[in-house]
Amino acid sequence: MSTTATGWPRVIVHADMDAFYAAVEQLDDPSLRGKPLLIGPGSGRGVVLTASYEARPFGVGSAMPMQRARRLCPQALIVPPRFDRYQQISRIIMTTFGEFSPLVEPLSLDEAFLDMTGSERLLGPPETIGRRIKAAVHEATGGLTASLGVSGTKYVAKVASGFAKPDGLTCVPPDAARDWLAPLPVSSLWGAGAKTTARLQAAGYETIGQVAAAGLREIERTFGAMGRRFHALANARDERPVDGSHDAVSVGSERTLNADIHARRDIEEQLRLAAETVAQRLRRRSLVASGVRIKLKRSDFRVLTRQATLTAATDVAATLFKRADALLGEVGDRGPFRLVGLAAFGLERRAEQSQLSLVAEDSRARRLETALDRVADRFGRGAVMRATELTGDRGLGLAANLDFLDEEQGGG
DNA sequence: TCTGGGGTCCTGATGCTT
DNA sequence: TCTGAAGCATCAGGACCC
Repeated sequence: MSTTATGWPRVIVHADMDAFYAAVEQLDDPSLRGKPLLIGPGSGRGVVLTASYEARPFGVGSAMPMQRARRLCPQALIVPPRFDRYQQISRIIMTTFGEFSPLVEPLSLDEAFLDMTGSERLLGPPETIGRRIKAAVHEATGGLTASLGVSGTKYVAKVASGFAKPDGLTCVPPDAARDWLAPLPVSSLWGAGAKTTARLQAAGYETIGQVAAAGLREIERTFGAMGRRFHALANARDERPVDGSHDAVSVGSERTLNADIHARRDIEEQLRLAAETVAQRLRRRSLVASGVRIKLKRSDFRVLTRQATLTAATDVAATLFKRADALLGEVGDRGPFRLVGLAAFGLERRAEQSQLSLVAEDSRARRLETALDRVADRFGRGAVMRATELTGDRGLGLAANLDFLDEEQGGG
């Protein structure tokens, strides 16, 4: 599709890396190149995170249960994910995007929006800008490819980036966007997943063009605020700016267990592990949380959540766990559960002043967690549970845990 | 067939305050 | 003092995205 440099109110780029995790593995290990690859857990209950393009003709795709994927493509090599490495490459990619625009909004490790409005004079027409970004990413990463969509709104740019994968570039001039969207299925609407797509189809909408042509009142009556949004998107109206300053709303950690659990002690242990992970992530990002939410998924896949606010914002695992454990006590359901998770919400930056005053407290908290880790390494998680039961308060917890450690070492 | 983990956003219910 | 409405905050659950 041809484009012109003039007449675009905004130039929005959506960049999406192709089969990102699989591509990184193939980049790092040349023996994997050209082979069907599944990124995901090699054992246990899990799904495919990414399938390489060589595996996709076998009908394998993201989010498919690994067991099924292995049946469909038995020759595929299964590689466990290395998130640290993906994050490393992601930083290189985002830095490369940042060289093109100060307005970069990452959506995940492997995709982002760029607002390129006003850069045509320097970089050329939108299509040329797209080609330049693709080439820069390819060079910076040592060979990874990205697919790009370029248009006047986030939504159309996003749909366009998925239009010619892999290694694609699709430019949709804003004045052609409505017609370009029209033949696409309603499942391409942002926010329409399986359930909503089925509802839209049941209401007689098969294509985006049909949604665009529908009366706003009519679609709003059936689908509420969501209908209003669909109507705007279908008509290529999307005023959302590229927001490079977006802060996280919550930080969580959850784990699907290899076998279901129902003993309170086992659930507590999972909550404690999750609390430690979440607290670490909060501290790394200089955040504190004023609320805790627990999530339990029953073996029948019913999800239970409970949340509570904290008396003071924190980044300390023991405090998160304590509140989470109280919430667990409020859940009448005893499982069995296949997943246990914990999330912290109500996030805010740790203020500079309180950061200073928290140094001592933080160091104590870290020593407590180090002590807990030492106890766990030496005596197992059961000992950690017992050690914590000895204490209710974090300060006491440190002393009690260290005493406990000394006592055990002295006695054993 | 057998369903992840990280998130965000929306909706309806409920409870509190004015 | 009681009651109902309105506004708001919080909570639980659901749907969605990558």
